[in-house]
Amino acid sequence: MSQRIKIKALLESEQTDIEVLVKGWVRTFRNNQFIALNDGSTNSNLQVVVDFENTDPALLKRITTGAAISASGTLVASLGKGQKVDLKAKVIEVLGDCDPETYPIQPKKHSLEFLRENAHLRFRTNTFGAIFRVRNSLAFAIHQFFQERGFVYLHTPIITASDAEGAGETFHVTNFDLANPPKDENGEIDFKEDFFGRPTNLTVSGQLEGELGAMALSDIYTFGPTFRAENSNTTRHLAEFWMIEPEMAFYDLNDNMDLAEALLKYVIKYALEKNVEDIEFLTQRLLDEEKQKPQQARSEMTLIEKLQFCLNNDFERLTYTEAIAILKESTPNKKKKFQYPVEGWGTDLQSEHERYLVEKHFKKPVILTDYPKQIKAFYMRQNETDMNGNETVRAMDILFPGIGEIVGGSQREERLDKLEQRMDEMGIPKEELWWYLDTRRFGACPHAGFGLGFERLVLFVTGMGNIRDVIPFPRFPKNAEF
RNA sequence: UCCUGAGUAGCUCAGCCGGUUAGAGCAUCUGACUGUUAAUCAGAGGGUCGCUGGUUCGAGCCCAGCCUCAGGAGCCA
Repeated sequence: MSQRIKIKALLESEQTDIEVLVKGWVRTFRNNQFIALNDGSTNSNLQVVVDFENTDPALLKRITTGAAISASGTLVASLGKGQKVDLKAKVIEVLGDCDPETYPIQPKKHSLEFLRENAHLRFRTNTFGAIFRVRNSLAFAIHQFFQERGFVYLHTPIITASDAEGAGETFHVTNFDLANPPKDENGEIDFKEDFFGRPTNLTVSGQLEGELGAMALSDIYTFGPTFRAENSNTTRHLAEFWMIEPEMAFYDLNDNMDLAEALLKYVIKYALEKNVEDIEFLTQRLLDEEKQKPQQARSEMTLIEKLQFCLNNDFERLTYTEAIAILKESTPNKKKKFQYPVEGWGTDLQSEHERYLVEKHFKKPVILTDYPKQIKAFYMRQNETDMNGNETVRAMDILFPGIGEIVGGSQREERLDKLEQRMDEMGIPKEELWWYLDTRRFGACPHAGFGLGFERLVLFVTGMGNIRDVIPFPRFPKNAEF
């Protein structure tokens, strides 16, 4: 009985009349008698019943919302309706007091905005407990998926000298005294004097290094933080986010799409099975939230139904060119409802267009392929010019309802001459990427890969609306408090 | 970065056409009750009205600038 048992295990055991010891944090203390105790192992609380008539009133006063306590006693069938079992406490000890006057988390509904400002304490709410348990499961499932398939988990560098695809502002990494950096004869900052002897930044993607690994290990994946210094203020962007980037030798674009779709289904299924209670709770949370909205704005499916739908249906695959044709003929386009009317071939799709395709037209995840080459990165494999003279690349984006782009990938350009030509056209410095080009010089082969935004996945599976609520300590413009 | 909206008690909000002592619910505290489930009932405390400046006899309310937050857009994952 001296061994502490987690509440999840206790509630699952369905045993009664056993002596147990539990430890956790008080959610509410009702009637001077009933403690709702949570230890984070599950969404459910354990009801601890206090014999208040035989308990020191000074101790009762210290049982407040947020206090850490240990309780031991007998697990018995509950007399109440809300739960199957109670812990009839014999001994209660307050391990850490919690002053209710100053403790920010009150036993009442809080807005997500308020909890975001109290990110250090929001783990103690049902919603965030559920979110971070689901996040954990998804992370584990991703590793399991790749490990089962013989992929090598490759750690690509956090500090790099390149900014991968010229995509996005980078965070600079320097050891200089910013008030007084060394200057060269031209008055420019002299990075030769800096720690790495050159300008460096936090990585925006591990892809290029990932390709190097794939050119020997065959199948690799990365799973780590990436950084973008974009001044993005949206519900879908973070300055620091986690990305999964598999890279596979001898894969073409179809293999790539198959893998991405299998991965997404695998990890969603895993979370659905592993986090039943959490996802049920989040489903209910979403239903309650949507009750505030007008009928029209409510979703047709509940969260669980949405996730199951995603598992049971093939993602719709079509080319950019086909998508443009659908959009051109779409009702909103003809009625001029789009803010950006769809006219010609060659421009990038706006979020309203992606949303139309995913949420209105196909009503399921969509994989768009073969984008115009001028709107995509230099390393994507070039297609033959088609009969209309359109130049495309072997790119694919997976679009999810409510999220937009969750995966972006491509078959890579393995032909050195084509790659160099494209780099010249786009002004990518070949000298700096000599090591990348070496893979095309020595034993090049067809290969492909993609990037999956981890927080966007968590967003989808939890049904949350803001990406800042699915990462423990979000980094975004003007905020790095915790 | 752009557009729109917001910032008033610990939290969520109300506050009329600029007018005298700024309100409610929840939370908290005190008491009652004691098998409760967001417990209930009674009472109490709690405010630099985001910041700076301006207009006015008088500003929570009007004006300007700034800060922060939310939603949307762009960029993207």
